[in-house]
Amino acid sequence: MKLKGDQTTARAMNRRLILNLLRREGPRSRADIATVIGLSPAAVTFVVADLLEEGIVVEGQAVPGPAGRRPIPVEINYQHALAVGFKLMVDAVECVATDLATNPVAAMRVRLAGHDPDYVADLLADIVPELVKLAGRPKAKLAGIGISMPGVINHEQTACVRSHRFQWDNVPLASLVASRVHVPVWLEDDTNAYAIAQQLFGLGRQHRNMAVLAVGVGISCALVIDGKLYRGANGAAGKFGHTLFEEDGRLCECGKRGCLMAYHSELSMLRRWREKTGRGEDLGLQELRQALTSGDPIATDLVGHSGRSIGTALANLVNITDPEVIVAGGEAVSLGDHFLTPLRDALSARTFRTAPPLLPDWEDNSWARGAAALVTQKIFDFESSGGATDIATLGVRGSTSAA
Amino acid sequence: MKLKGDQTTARAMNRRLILNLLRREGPRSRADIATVIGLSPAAVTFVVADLLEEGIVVEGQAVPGPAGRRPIPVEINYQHALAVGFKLMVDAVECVATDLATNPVAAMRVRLAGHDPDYVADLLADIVPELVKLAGRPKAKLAGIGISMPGVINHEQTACVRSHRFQWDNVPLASLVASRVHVPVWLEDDTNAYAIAQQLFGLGRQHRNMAVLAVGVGISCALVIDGKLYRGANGAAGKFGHTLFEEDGRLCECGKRGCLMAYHSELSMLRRWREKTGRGEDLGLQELRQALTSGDPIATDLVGHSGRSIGTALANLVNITDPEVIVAGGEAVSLGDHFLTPLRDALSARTFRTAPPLLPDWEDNSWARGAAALVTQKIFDFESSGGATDIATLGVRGSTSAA
DNA sequence: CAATAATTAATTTACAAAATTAAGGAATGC
DNA sequence: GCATTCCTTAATTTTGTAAATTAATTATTG
Repeated sequence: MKLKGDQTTARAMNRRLILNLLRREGPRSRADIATVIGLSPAAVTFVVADLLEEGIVVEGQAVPGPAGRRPIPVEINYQHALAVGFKLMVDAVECVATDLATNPVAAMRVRLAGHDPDYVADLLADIVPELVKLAGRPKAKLAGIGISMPGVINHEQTACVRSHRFQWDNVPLASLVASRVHVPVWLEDDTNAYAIAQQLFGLGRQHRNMAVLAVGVGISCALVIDGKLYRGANGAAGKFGHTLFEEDGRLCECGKRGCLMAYHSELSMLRRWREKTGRGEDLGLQELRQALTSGDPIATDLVGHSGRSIGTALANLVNITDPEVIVAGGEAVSLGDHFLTPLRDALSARTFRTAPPLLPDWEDNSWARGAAALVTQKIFDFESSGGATDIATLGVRGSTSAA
Repeated sequence: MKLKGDQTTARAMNRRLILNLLRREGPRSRADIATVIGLSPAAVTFVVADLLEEGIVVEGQAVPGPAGRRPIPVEINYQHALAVGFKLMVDAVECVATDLATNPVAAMRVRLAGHDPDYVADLLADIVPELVKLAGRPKAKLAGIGISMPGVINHEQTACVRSHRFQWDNVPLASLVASRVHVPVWLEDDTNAYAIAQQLFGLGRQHRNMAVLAVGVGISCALVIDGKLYRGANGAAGKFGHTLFEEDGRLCECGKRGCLMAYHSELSMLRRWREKTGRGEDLGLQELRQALTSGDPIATDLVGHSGRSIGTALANLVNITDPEVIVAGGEAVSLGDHFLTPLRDALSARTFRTAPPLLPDWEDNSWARGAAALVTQKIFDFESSGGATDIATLGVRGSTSAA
């Protein structure tokens, strides 16, 4: 929806500008903020006073300068509230409680015994108080819950329109959970959520245009354009893994044939490795990594081939979308240069102009943080309309209507 | 740049909302405008009063209703000013003067004898008064000049960063022309300009997310996201024609090998047709169309193959960007269903979800209109910062700084 | 068929929100 | 003390909203 312009919107815009400046660049004095944003000092004082009262920012210690009154650094109080994030996988759920900078303060992993929506909602709702207790921050309130899963999510970020891996059609999971735990709940595709986290507090922190490549169970991408996640007209953007790799090839989970992810996802690499070596279930990612470090030619060749194939397909994406940087995540990144070097080579050989830098994300809790980022994101982007209740707790004021 | 929020911005936002409503939906009464946008009637009165005074909108004839005071329709006065558009091709320039709805009121075509920047700038500058005279609207002022060309254009829309077809590197063509004719001048990639025109007054008028496919001398695409042209981090988005089609294949104008456009652009189709038939220069687009209508199997097969190939590549684009609609333009569209049906078939066979509708644009002056749309666009999008002088003539007020 | 009521459109007026400008208080080094 | 820089306060301006008012037109009625 297009925003109309009134005083409230103006205030919300400035509020967002200030919060994002502090997020990107760390503590800043009011005077600094005023000059960087181009706002009058008085206006900054007013907005900062609001933020201070709400507890979203705090004043730091004034540091000595050359002369004159010392500037008081203002910084975001990331401890002000907690966010809960759930990353749904086919047979397990990664659960975290984080501060507002998506730093985990509590984590657990539970088995997912089935995919019945009500069962899942019950399970998640039960975990929330446990996580909050585990976090041990009795003063911090719960800002909301973010859930990430593989699939197409509706524009309101409340329901899963379609997920092949969960066999879901139009499951309003966020609403189901929100009716059990009475805080805002948002749902998002896992790669999208990951991209949001990377843009807010990860490798894309300084960039307003970025692409995210995720190679794990599947292959997927996400686009951040002008600092905002691009979801496509139907929330179905980023289905990069379903790029055609081989005409009439192997059957993919999506029902089509020859998709890239049917050949070169981490899962597919392992499958092909097992086929080639003739060995069975005992070969996992761990073993593949070992084989690579010990110079096993079959493994090296196979992983290199996948890197090149993904890099080639990625070049097309780069030619079309021209991102500033590419952040790479997912299990396959742990295969290191055996995977990334062929990927980068294929990429730069095929891009129309110089290929953007590809930044691998080595952290292994990034994905759960992504789910929590769905909550913290709402603080920094006033345009996102609420999928759930009680937006005021997030410090988002006016100009949007909560459902 | 990110906009700060003050009263001026608020007014500019509402102004844009009203103008875009009138553009999309035609004449509307003030009362209608207020309810649709959610603004108070008073606010609408104020903004409309401004617009009336500037001459950008005019009041129409009140039409009888069921009861009560008759609403006065307010509509955009597209005759208020003229826009000049130049479409630069390798050996010719398509020139138009249009009203503010990009409807041509004068047109000509001149030969381009060379690619020296100053020669081109002189040539264009000389044509401007001729076109304006030819338009025969002594009262309408010249709002600006738009120039479209194949290549990568800088963010300010003033200079060509790189064009293979023109052999240009960092040529500030817009500035060169602006220093000769003292009106605002904007430069843009030809497919991007075409996309802007289609979104404002063409087939994409009702859509905020669309993709444009252009198949002519080259193959290219453009993306409109949230009502705004997406240019990429370096203005190099949309290089769809340089998607890999055949590993180590035919040399492309970009210096790489095997690009899609080296095989399936209109130009390449003609080349392949000549090769297959063994006939020479006398075979043009006209002849190919005739061969198709007369059922020539070689031509049908060749064009169908190109359609399928482009459709397959386009499916990847759709899977990644999920547009609402696809508008297809360029010379190849004139090949009709022989080209479009295989394209659509390949597209829907390979898209992850249902393929978006593909709307062919049959008009042959759309491209020149695209250049002129670079000017009219500034009226409807206040965020675009000016590349040149005298933005006030366009009715764009405040909140942006003209260079 | 004129007079009046009802209805809808547009404008005016009073008020509120928020940014700016300008002036002044606060803190600090010299 | 004094210059300097940071922050705040007060007055002013812009602009939107709400509510009352004026305007224009149709419907109703004696």
